Amino acid sequence: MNKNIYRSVKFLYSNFESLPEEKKKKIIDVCLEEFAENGYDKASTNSIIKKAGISKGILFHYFGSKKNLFLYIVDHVVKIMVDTFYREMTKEQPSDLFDRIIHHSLIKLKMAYDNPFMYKITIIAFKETPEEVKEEIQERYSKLMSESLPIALKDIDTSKFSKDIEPQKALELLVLSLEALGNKYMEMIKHRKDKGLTEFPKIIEEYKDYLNILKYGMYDGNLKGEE
Amino acid sequence: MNKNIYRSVKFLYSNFESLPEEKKKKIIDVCLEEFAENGYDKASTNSIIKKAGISKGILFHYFGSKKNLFLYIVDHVVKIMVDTFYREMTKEQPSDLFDRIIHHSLIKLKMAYDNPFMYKITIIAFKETPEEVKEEIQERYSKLMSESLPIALKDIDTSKFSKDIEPQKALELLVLSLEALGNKYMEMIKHRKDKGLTEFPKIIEEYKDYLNILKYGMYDGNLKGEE
Amino acid sequence: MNKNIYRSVKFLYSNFESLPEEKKKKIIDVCLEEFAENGYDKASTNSIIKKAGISKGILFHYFGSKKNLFLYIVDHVVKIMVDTFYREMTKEQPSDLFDRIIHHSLIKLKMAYDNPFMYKITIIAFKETPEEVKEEIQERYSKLMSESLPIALKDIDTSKFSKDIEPQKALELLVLSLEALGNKYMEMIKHRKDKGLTEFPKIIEEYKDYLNILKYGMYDGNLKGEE
Amino acid sequence: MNKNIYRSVKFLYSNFESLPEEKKKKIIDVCLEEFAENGYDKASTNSIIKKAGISKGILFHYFGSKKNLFLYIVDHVVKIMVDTFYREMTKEQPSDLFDRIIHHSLIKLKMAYDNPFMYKITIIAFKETPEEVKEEIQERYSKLMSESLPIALKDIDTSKFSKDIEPQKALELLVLSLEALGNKYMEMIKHRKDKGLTEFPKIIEEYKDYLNILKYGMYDGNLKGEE
DNA sequence: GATGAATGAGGGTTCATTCAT
DNA sequence: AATGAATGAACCCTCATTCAT
Repeated sequence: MNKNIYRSVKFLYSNFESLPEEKKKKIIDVCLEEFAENGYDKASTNSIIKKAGISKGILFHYFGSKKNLFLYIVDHVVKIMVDTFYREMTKEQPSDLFDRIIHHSLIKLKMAYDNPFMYKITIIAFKETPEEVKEEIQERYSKLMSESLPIALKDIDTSKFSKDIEPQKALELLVLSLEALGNKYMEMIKHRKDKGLTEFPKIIEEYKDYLNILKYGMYDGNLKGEE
Repeated sequence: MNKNIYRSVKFLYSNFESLPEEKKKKIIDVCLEEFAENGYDKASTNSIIKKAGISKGILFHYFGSKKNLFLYIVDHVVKIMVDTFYREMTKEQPSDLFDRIIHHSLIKLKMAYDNPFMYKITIIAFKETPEEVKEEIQERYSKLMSESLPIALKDIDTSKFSKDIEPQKALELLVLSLEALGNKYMEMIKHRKDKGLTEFPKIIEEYKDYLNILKYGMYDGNLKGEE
Repeated sequence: MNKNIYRSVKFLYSNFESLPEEKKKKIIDVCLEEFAENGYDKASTNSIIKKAGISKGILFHYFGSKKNLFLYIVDHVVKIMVDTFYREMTKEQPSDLFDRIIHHSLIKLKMAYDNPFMYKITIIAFKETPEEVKEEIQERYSKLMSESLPIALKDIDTSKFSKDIEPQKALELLVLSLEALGNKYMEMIKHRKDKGLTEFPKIIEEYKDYLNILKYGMYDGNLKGEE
Repeated sequence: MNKNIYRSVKFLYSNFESLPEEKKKKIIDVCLEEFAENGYDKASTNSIIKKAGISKGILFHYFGSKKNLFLYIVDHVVKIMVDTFYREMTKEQPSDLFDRIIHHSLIKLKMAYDNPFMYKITIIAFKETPEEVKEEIQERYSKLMSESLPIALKDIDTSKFSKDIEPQKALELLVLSLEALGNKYMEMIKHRKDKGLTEFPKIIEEYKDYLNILKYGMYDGNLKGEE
């Protein structure tokens, strides 16, 4: 307790941060796997130290507690994913609403495809938040979470929405559907059920088919029946 | 291990099944609550026996293991929810595709609203499946899960779908979106965030708004702009 | 946490209390020794279960926590010592102040001599109270502790004190000195340094010599120089 | 182990002793506080190095082990307290027995009042001796402890003791009582229970009242009733 | 059938001490 | 001399499961 308070004043995780990159990576990778596959509660620090080839003591020397370890991993994952997302997003920013949203979704899907453990950890941290870390997660990420939608959809031109549709509700529905679609693909990727679809280009292709259905209905970017 | 194999040959759960209805109900209700509120791993058999007022030994005499207890509860929930679903569904079966889907969705939403513990347990069992029971859940329910969509949407008249849309994909997307929408409402109900929406009629009203947006786009049941 | 709260509502320690006397005695004796020799913090539950020949689980099934185990042991010790004290005290209650105090002191000394572990545990619990149990000890025993002196010295005839002496201060000094004297003997008994004095009668004899010195000075029960 | 043996042949603590005075003082002060407030077992080397601003390695380079560190601190405390005691004692050495004893006691009380950490450490080392250092403490200090009484009371004129009293026993009792009284005051100072008594002069005043009661009884320095 | 005492591997965490740098 | 990363045994405690009664 006291130690944790003290550490957080100084610089939490500084012991770990100053490690050689290779060693840090090994430990982080092991933790990613352990938390992603078992969730927070069932993840075992014993399992982590064995897989990482380090001692019990040093793990707690680095992170102080299992909770802090998890929060560090979450921070790490969020940082990478947010960085990647913005880097990819700024490469090309379609002006049309639907194209932009499609672009966002594909970036997210690609990141999840490339880093399934990281993706799973965001799910664990933000959708299935363990009671023990709920408070800290909310403290750190409430801003990020509440901002993510507005940022992505800020300054959107809603004039092209079909008349008779409330743009705000349509957007909500759209985001919700995209998320559900994304989750479906993640499940497929994870379980490799549909062997023919595990190659990313094919996934994207199908994904776009679905997006077009939504686009078609809500949106007058293209007149109905003309596409 | 051996005992479980033996039991499954004989008739698993027969000890429990032959209990007086009232006692069974008490135990099942307690388990519903315990698993729904804590998930599989953190659910405690100790907590269950205390709340149910039974002994440690008898619980394991009835169910053999925590895993079997959970599977029994899942079976129980699925049975009730499927029964209810079909009973409600056959009461009134709109001929129009969208009306029928709306009808289905509302039945599901109503069931979730009326039995939040049961709903949560289906989520735990099928969406957040604990590693320990994954195999058994898949064995039992893969058929049900793969069948549920075709069954519900069997013999659908797809002629009214907008041309240029693959009906199968549109249906999949529709189901996915409805599910996501349903989850959103369940979360709201659970957290009572939006105080004004916890009355079921209001939920339905808003839900229908979203459905209409989807309907509007995909579907020529009503001509665009005419509704 | 929850469990402890629950247990305390039901009947804390009931699991243990209903054990056969012989088994209870074995466990209590082991705990007495462990806590007396190591104090609260360094006492090891591992050591206790090994010496008592029981499992980790059952110890915590009985007592819930190390803290509760310690408090149980303290309660046990206090109960026995208070019972013994009052039983011995009521056998014979000298009317003269000094004789009564001497009588009290000898009873205490005898109890400590007969039950050195119990004596040590009262020291640990009340004089060297470990931080972790301080609150509970004070809750339970503040009444006992604040009453013990007044009870013993209640209704004392202070008329025989030498004039020029404040009776209250003299009594305080007397009690303080007797306690210090008692501690000295306890140390001797514990270390068996003075081999010739470990037999109780000899201890009593010497003890009385000291008491007489105090009596002589403060007290006109016997006129100075007359005894 | 080997290193300790080697070091003790060479000169234990020589690394530390050759440090600049200021640095030594800082470390010693931190240790005094840590051991005084937490006792031997709960004192933390981690806490010490942080408060002293030194590294883990260097602490063990200086002292070899926590045990040796404690023994060094005890040596340091004893040296200072004995020096101070003799310096104060030789300033003024009342010829009358009681006055001399009172003088001694007041010096002790003053030292404890001025250096509460040092006082607490003597208590920890000599009254609550931790098992781990018991042997060493006894080796080093048995001589000091057994000598302290005879030295202090050497060549005392016992002629003034009341007849009928064994002078040696009276002296022992006196010393014991004074110590108990001293402890009582130390507790009061520590807890500031009696707000009005925390100023040293008031403490002394009351302390003398008690001494007079003892003096009155044992001693014919003043005839009974004449004072 | 019914009880609950008993098990023990595993959980997260601490800490004096060592040693490569 | 000086650092602090690293060790690992020991700490208290939990829990699904078993079994004698």
